[in-house]
Amino acid sequence: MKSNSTTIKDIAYLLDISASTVSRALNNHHEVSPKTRQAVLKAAKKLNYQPNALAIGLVKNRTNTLGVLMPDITQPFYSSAISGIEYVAVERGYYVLICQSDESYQKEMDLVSMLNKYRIDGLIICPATTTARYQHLREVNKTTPLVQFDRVVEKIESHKVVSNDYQGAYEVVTHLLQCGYQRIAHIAGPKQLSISKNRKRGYLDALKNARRSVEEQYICTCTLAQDHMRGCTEMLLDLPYPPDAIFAVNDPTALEVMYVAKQRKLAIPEDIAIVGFDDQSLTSYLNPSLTTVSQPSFAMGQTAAEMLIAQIESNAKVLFEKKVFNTSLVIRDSSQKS
Amino acid sequence: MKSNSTTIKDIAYLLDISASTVSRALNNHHEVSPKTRQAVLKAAKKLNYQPNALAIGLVKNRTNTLGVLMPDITQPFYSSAISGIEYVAVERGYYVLICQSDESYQKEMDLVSMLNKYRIDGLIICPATTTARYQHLREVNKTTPLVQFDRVVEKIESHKVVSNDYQGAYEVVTHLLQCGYQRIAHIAGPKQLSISKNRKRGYLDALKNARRSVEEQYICTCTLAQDHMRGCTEMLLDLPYPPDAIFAVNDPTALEVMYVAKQRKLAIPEDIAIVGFDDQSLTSYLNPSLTTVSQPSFAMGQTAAEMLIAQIESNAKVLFEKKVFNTSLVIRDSSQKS
DNA sequence: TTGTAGGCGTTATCAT
DNA sequence: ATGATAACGCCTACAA
Repeated sequence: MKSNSTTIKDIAYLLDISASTVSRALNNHHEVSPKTRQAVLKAAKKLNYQPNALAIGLVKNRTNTLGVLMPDITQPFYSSAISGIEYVAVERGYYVLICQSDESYQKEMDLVSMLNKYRIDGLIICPATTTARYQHLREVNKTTPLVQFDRVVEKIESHKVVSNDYQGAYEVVTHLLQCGYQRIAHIAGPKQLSISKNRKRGYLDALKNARRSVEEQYICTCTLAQDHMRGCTEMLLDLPYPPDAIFAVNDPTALEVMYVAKQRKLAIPEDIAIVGFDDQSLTSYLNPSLTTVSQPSFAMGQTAAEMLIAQIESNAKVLFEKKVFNTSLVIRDSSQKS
Repeated sequence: MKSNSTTIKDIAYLLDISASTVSRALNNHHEVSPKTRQAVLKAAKKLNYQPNALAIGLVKNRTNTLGVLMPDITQPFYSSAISGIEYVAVERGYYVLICQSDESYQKEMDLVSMLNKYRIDGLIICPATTTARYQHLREVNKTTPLVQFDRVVEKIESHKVVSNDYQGAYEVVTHLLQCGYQRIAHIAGPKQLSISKNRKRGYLDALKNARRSVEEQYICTCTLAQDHMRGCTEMLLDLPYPPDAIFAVNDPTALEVMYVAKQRKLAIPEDIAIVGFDDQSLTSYLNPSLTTVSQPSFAMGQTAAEMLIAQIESNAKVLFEKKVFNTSLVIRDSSQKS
């Protein structure tokens, strides 16, 4: 079935020259006569020659391939980041293998292992929510250039690309306070995620700096499973003094908050303000449109790919960098008391 | 950097046996003593041995890898299909390489070529909107099992997985007629796409069978570029007798229709009904929520993967099948005159 | 049961 | 400028 692919040997045989010459001609080695080069290229086209990437990877110990492992490629933040990665990769002559962990620790480990078997030249990874142990990352990091993306493990030394979650959250809360909201709740993400920690810290500091008290009952930690998003929302709304604003750790959660609030016939933003984080594409179409925090996901992906390729192609010891991208608050109808 | 990976030779050396024995032990060949097998497995674990997929692929001429090429992985229909593909692939011991063409013909060809270089065992592809020539598919189809997904080229002989676009569209129009809409417009997709043709055919037949006249002015063909979606909508709404219902070829287009309609302060569904196709996840959150046609994308992905793997693993000549999945109309607020 | 040898397709190092 | 040879890591007849 797959046997009819032509190799450099076929070309060599056809032209009655050696395989090495064919190889050189194909790779633009300077030490080959223009005449034979022409002949080789012509024959290659005629025989529809396709180089075997496996063989090349084997001998060169380089595959020109980047692995990308994201929790969920359907989320616009990640898919947009992937586009950014691809953009740079293609430009620089690299292939991209995309995988998704579905937020599963086990799947994440399996995929890291499979990418490793394929001898990718580098890996960009955003760990799953359920990932709390990082041995697999440490292991990969020993042998393969690694860029941690969005959700990062500080202790693991590698390039890191994140957005300024702290600042973004801080601005959200400040905005809500300015709008006159009094009881601002926060649905936080899983504790082990860096983004959860930083967004929560921004929330707390904004309250403190405004000399507001922080009430534990208004903070709930969500697994980010859809059921639990709703559960958290209901818990908050069932409090004796329910919050009049909810800042959700991300847009999918904010959508669930909105869903529950609508079911309860709460007016948004009059009875309750809702704010998300990510700026997913459809959030502006919602009714009311969702206030959220926009992250430069495409640029973040580009930067991750650039850092990774730079590390791959560098012979010197690299100094690991952490690039922090600024976010911007997008104020829409879900948080504007009129 | 990547040189410290252990090979079967290292294991062989450590145990003072031959590499072939190590290979056999690792691959559960029956002709190897339990004792050596144990020793090999133990050494492999100790040395953190990872088989080199490139080398295996080279010698076996099989990579256990499926290529998946979709126009846009951010669209829920495709990402959900990909999940279905992955589900089956993992179960059957295959890897999945995901690529997106960004609806670009050139990128599609480049990616097909790169997947080919990697000697994937099979390919599931949904061509880009801009793809009007299919030589690259024919070429791949000669040497690699191929499944055409969603958008298919009938003339190319291979397995095909599609949904019943005709029926879906037919039901949409029938529903709109029952609701009393009189001037039902259709924003169709690019002419070369099978889904465009079939949905348009469903639209036309539903009108004809209801003895309604078909007016060309109510049909416009869209490139599916965002600008053009809006342009088409505006053209329709600017007609002397504008439509009172618009059936868009897919959900992203329906969203743009909704956007323009809202800008013009049209009441939905009173002034105008809007219906999409795909059932993207957020469409139920919109206001008004969007009537659309749901497709079993996950199951379609599963089926595509199953057909592909069956073909890969079959020695006999395969009889190509076309699996058509039924759709279901999801009636929401954007089409319900009260 | 185990070892030897050859080969998968390509590149790199020597010669020539 | 070109050719022969070895090597990349692994598998698989064949031989022992």
